[in-house]
Amino acid sequence: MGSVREIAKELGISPATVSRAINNHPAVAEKVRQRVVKAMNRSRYVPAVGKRETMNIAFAYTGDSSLGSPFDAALMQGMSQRMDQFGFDLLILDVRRAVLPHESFSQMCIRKGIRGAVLRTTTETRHTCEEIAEEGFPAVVVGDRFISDKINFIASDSQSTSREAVAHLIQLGHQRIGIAINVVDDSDHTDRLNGYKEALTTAGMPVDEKYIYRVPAHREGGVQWARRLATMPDRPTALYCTDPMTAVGVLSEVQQIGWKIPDDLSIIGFDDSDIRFLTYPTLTAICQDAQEIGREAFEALSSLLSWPGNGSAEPLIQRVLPTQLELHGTTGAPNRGK
Amino acid sequence: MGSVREIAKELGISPATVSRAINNHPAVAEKVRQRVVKAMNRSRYVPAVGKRETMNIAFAYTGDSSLGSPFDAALMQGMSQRMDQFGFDLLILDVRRAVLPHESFSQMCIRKGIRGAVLRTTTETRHTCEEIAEEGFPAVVVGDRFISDKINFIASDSQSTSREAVAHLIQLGHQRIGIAINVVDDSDHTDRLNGYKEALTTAGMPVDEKYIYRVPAHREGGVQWARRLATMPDRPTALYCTDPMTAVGVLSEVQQIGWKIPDDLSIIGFDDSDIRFLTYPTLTAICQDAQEIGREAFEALSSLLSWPGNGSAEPLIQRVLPTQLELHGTTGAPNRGK
DNA sequence: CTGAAAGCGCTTACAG
DNA sequence: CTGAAAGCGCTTACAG
Repeated sequence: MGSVREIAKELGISPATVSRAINNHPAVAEKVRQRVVKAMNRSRYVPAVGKRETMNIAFAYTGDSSLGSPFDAALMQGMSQRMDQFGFDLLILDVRRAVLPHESFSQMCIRKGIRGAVLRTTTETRHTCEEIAEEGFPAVVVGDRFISDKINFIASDSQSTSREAVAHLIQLGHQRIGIAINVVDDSDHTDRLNGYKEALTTAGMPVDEKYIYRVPAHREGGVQWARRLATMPDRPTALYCTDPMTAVGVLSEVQQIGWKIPDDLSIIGFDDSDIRFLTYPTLTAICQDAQEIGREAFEALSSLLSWPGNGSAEPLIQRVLPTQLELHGTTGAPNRGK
Repeated sequence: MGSVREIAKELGISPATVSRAINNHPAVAEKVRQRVVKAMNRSRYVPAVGKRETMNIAFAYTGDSSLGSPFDAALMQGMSQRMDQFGFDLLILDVRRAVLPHESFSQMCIRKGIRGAVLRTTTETRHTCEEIAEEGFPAVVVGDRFISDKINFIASDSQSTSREAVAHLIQLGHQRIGIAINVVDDSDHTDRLNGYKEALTTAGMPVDEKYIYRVPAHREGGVQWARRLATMPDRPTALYCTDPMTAVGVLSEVQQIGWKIPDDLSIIGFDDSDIRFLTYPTLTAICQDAQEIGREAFEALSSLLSWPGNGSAEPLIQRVLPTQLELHGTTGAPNRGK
């Protein structure tokens, strides 16, 4: 990797001129500037010191990455809309890989020129967020909630809407209502299960464990589960799938078997993006605005970063956004003829 | 923004100790290290000089960002798999916003600590890639092709598979086969149209402009177009939609109208990810492995970066990956009764 | 428009 | 484990 001195020697000019050319100082001959830039790229120049300008916000996975999921894609889209506005860049980071042995999260961020972080959690790595908050690095968790007066987060409330959704199924006349929740617990899935239970209890209906299904949160999980559903005695006439991919997997597979939707099974899904419109019938779903979470997270971070660093207490930002129940084509009255 | 000197004065210790604490030098008392890290975060410390370690690869949009699209999400997922392996981080970048007035692409990258770039193009910004290649900054274009001996790219060949797909429709007995291509031309969509024309010509069938439809490449575009389709005289019995979202929009909307698929219309779509499995019937589609493009792009970049910077000619990396026709439920023989 | 020299902020042997 | 001082690579008035 070349240095300013080496490039200068190679081109027979002074280090000062090389520096000026790289930094686009106006007082450099255009021809010289071009020669320097080419030499710089040829030698894979990386400035070893000097005021490098980094305005990076990390989008950091504290645990396993879910990059590429509809939720994460929408989050990033939302964030990038606001970043463009404020002049930050977005750096995708795997925290466990990025942090050196014995290094703390803040030290890693400073080393990489990161000014603030949007954190993604898993059940196993929630404690990482507490450590980061303890160190005082500007950070906002998205899609998870904490009982803490130090951790900033933007999440959405799916409990009340889950209750509303299941109440809607009850109102349609369903007596046997199932719920498919992820095999891994997190605060969101717990909320959704609680909403389901509340709706049943409010309606004076029993909460039967045999209608609570643990299904892996991906399409194939829904497909596999749908095959089992067909053989179940007293099978539910309506199902609340708390994950978008599970919902779509179930929907396509039961249609494959030959069931009419919603006559043979009502399905309420969950949607982070526009997946509910891709199916036929379009999917009745609880909708979470992941782009908005991303935008809010960035605005929270932005206000943290502009906070005067004079020791005055920082604001605590904890927002819980509403979700919406959207009625589409996969819900209806139960098929009495069955 | 604090400096090492300021933090030192605040804590009543020497700048040397502050520096050592921030850089995690072993010979610092744990208690001192913690106090320094907290003070560093409180004052929003950003090192103004010093060997900051950046190993950033930019995922750079030369034109309008399509971040969040299935193709881009899959690309990023593919890249991130390889990056983890090599220890790079991924920086999302909007080139037009990031480059300062009079600054070149390489200068911007050096300023931001970027070591290499994966470039996304639009029809209007193909020339940007030529300028970047001219400057010699390590870069690989994804999802677009160039006739050039300087530009590295990883793309996929959709022409021969498009021909195969349309030939399949002909073999099923379709006489009136339409194609929906994006309203904006790019090398991919041109390839797909050419494949369509080749298949017709090979079969001795005329290429009729009235069956070539310009449809915006999003779901709503497909929906709108499907509504018009219903009123067309001599409407096609089969349709090749060259964009995933268009295909899904058409499919769900014609089902809404009450058509049976594939009896009333055969549809071949295009897929970058797993969208073909989300519909019912599952979508017959030409499949492009966007994750693989991402992985290949990163490996190309990695080999460019490890090239000895001694002036020996760099390798030119131009890979065209194959696409596959996957037969699913949306294609069949035309409905003779119609 | 360019170079020689002073300066910048951080890092690092050296001494304790 | 810490500090005073020399050193690093880059940048920048200053002089031409």
